[in-house]
Amino acid sequence: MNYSRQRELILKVLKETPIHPTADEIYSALKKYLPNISLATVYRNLNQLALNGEIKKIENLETCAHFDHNIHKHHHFICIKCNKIYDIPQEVSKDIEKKVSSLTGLQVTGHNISFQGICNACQHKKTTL
Amino acid sequence: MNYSRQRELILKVLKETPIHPTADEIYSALKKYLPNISLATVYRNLNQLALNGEIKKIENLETCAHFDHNIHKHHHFICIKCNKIYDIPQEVSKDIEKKVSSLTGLQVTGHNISFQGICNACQHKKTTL
DNA sequence: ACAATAATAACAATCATTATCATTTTTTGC
DNA sequence: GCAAAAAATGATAATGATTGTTATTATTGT
Repeated sequence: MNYSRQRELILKVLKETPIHPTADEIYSALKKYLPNISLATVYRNLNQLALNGEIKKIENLETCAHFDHNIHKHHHFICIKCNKIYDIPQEVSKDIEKKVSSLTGLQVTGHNISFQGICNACQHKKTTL
Repeated sequence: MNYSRQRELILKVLKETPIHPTADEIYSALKKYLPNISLATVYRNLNQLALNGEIKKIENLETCAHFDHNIHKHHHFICIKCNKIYDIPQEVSKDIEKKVSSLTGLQVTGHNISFQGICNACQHKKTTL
């Protein structure tokens, strides 16, 4: 990665804000200093910085919503090989909301966990297709 | 909610599949029975059914990616009032991956938790604006 | 059977994000 | 310091998931 003024400023803006801005928020903040910057440049650099491990991209693996006939609370596991979603009983995280509350003072009304990994089917698949 | 053939079939398809399909996957499956069904109808019904509590919509509260200069592992808390994102130390969920592994046999390589609730600032705000 | 109401299909519109590509900036070897 | 090579940029088109619009069709209570 070579130097670029826009990348330097993107990093600066991100490091100076306590919130976790979206690409668009960074873009807006940058316009003061670089009125001609393109939103695509912001996206490009954020993705590159994240790939490089210099920043972290917070997103969910699921690119679109999924629907579930199981309406009792539970968590999900997404297989990184086949992308299938499996149910995880929510008992694995009981008490976690209380833990967060007492640690932070935040009023926690819910949580959900997505686990990633390799499902049983994919574990047993031959690696060579 | 009145009866409709398409809604009935949407529910049927959803109840019969063990995976957690996307709207588009349900749409494709339905085309066999209702060749003229519209994708918008599938979306509309899934959302209504989810509002009614008959099914569950799995999605994340964050509609778009956020970027974080804090690259050590941690979880996030999103305030349902102001939408701000706060960091939660990941120690609150240590051992949870092992728990899931031994319970299910899945090979868990990671997890992330998003907590929802009301942040300290919003807790102290007057409810009447 | 019929008017009132709700749901539909088709398609335009939106939002976040990525791809394309000609132009500009940065690096590098001399 | 300077020209060629490599990388990054800005403008904009394209994409994918989802929602809005509207004229048409189905459902319901009477």
